[in-house]
Amino acid sequence: MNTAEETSSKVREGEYFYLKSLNKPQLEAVKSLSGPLLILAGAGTGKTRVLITRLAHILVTKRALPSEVLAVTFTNKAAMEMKERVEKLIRRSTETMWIGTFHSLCARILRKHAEIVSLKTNFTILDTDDQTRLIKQVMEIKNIDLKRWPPRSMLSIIERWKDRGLSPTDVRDKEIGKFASGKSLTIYESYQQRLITLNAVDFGDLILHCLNIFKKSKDVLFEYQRKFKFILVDEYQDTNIAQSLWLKKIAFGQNNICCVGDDDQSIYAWRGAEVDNILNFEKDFSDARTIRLEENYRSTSHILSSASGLISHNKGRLGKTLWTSIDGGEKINIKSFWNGKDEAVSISEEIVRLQKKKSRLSEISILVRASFQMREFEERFMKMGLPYRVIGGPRFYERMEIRDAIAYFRVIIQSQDDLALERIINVPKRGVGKSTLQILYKHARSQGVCLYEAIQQIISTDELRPSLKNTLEDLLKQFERWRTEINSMEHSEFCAMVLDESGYMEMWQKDKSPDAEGRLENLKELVGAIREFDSLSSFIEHVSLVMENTENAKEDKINIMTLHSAKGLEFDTVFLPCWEEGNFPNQRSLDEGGEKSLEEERRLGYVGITRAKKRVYVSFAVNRFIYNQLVSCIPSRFVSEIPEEHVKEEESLLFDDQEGFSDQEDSFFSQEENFYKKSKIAPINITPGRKFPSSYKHKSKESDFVQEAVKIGEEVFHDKFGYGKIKSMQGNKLEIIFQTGIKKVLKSFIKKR
DNA sequence: CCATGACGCTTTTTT
DNA sequence: AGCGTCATGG
Repeated sequence: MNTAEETSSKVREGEYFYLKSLNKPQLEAVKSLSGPLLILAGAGTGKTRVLITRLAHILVTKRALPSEVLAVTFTNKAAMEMKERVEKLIRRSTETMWIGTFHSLCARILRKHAEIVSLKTNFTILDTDDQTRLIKQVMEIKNIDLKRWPPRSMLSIIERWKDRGLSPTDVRDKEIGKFASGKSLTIYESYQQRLITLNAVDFGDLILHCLNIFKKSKDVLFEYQRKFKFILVDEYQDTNIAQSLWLKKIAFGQNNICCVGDDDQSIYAWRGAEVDNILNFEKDFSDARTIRLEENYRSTSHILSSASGLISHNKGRLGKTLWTSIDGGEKINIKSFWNGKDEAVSISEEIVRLQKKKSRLSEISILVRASFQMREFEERFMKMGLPYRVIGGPRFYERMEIRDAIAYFRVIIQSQDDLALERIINVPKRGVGKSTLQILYKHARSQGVCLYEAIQQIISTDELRPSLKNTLEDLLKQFERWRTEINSMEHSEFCAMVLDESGYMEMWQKDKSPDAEGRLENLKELVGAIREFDSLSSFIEHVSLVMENTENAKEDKINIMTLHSAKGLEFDTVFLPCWEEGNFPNQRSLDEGGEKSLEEERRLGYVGITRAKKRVYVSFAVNRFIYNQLVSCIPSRFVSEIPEEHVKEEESLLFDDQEGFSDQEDSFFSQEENFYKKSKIAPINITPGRKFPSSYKHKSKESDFVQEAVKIGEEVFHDKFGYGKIKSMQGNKLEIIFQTGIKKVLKSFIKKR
């Protein structure tokens, strides 16, 4: 191919074909190549395009070699997309470029300089499951009541520390907190020690160790500072403190860093992302410039204005004014339902209608707050035979059989991996149960060796009963033999052999449970996947770092996913169901983080709306099954935050269905009261004069509706039924004689004459 | 060591 | 409801 000559000829002619279709700020963002640059890019303003074009421009104009560019993304998907699009644009392989996620790039650096932080280059990257088991072990040793102090919580405390770049020695006393009676820091210390003994790291360590390498060895740091002439960072609003420190260190000197982000789309604060990174960019990097991309090419003006109206309720924004030249279109459809089932039915019917109008299903998406909410839609679509796909469901590599199989490989590659050995030591059953394991671990701890070595030592004694001793001896011999064979054959064949010889395959073949067959299938698929890699260890690295869902997005199916996983995607039609207080905004989120979390929930709503190109449907139900209990709900405050002029409101169900309503009304109101009592947030203000849904749902003190006593026989007014006379009352429930007949109504829906 | 039933918890998620 | 963990008893 003549790609190189072709590109350089373009350069000589000064054509830069790829710059032609950019708008003014985009062009500026691509061409401002010296000094720190923050690109504030609103939803749908072409930020990925700018990033890719910028990268291409740097290379084409020969400002840097491919190996001198560092491009950091947040997800593997984004990294792959960037590689593909850059390759397509400049027709050159991206192989020598450092394009990847924070974690994969750090892993690359860490493998090279592992010894600086007391690791060996073949260290294992633990998954969540391993992490939990490890922290549990540590806590058990320290006699912590695991019921009172859940290991998962401890893990998240550690993760938050790591997110901030804090090693155990950096944690200040006042940060320790009440967890595990103040033992959280010692647990953290022991956990880190155990990781080193296991020659293992967790995800947070990838960044943290890398920071420590830079701290300990200036030479290594200089090497990378010199190497990377240009740094590009995507989704900067999602970076945590450790990651921004990492960037700052590498960028120091050359100072050519360009970060792209949108503070309004920061939705990962709950796992340590720091919105302040983007807010403080100009302070963190001297002489920084900021360019705003504000022309939206994705959505109609109704959609964009709705989203802007919603997000304008947040404080502390950098502020952007998005605009679009795509005029008109449909208003946002807002609809209420009696229950979740009605909602799913109606949405599925609407989808069929759209389908008849030649809409592609793959251009339709249902975005929910929490994944359990997907089920209602899945069931409905299944019933109707509508094809759908769930994005971000359970992952292939998280299945038990796959993890077990990989655990075998991990022990072969790295015998210090106690967690992997522990996982499979009795799978298939070998009669090595909990008590045996305890003996082994006790020995390991007293000798300061890993589990594998402990077994080696213990089987040379008579501590164990003969049958056990023999099984363990056989197992170790097997592992030793596998290690000698690993390089003598094709690696996927080797893996198949291990699974076979270990008896793992046989275990599932003999299993009569209905899912055994599927598991065998998965194992076959695993071997097939391994074949695609150069080596077993590169496969395992892939599994630990990439873990991607191989979805073929090409099939014409409805997309169902959470709001979180929708970021970065776009669809013609977006359904946003389940907009009820407690669910969205999520109550737990609110309880934990108060006002800040409320704003993050609102950003989530903003992300949801801005995914749509043509149509948005927001809906909520009055009743919903939660843990199999029917609960009355009130609509999300976000519903009334969408500006009225961009909304098409469908008639409320509440007014049409008084009969069904009366059964629920007691719980309906106590629910609302409880909600505001529990929530740290005061009831929100309503827009006066707005009939639906705010006027009767989100009553506040300013409301002109009746708050206090009314008498039997008194004449009152109801929005829908007009004037009537109170016949009887029972708590909040009133029976009122209207001209159209006797209705049961909630007191709060009534105005005094 | 393993099977069984009681108990209890249940957001978002990528790496 | 549904799953996972834990304690109990065989």
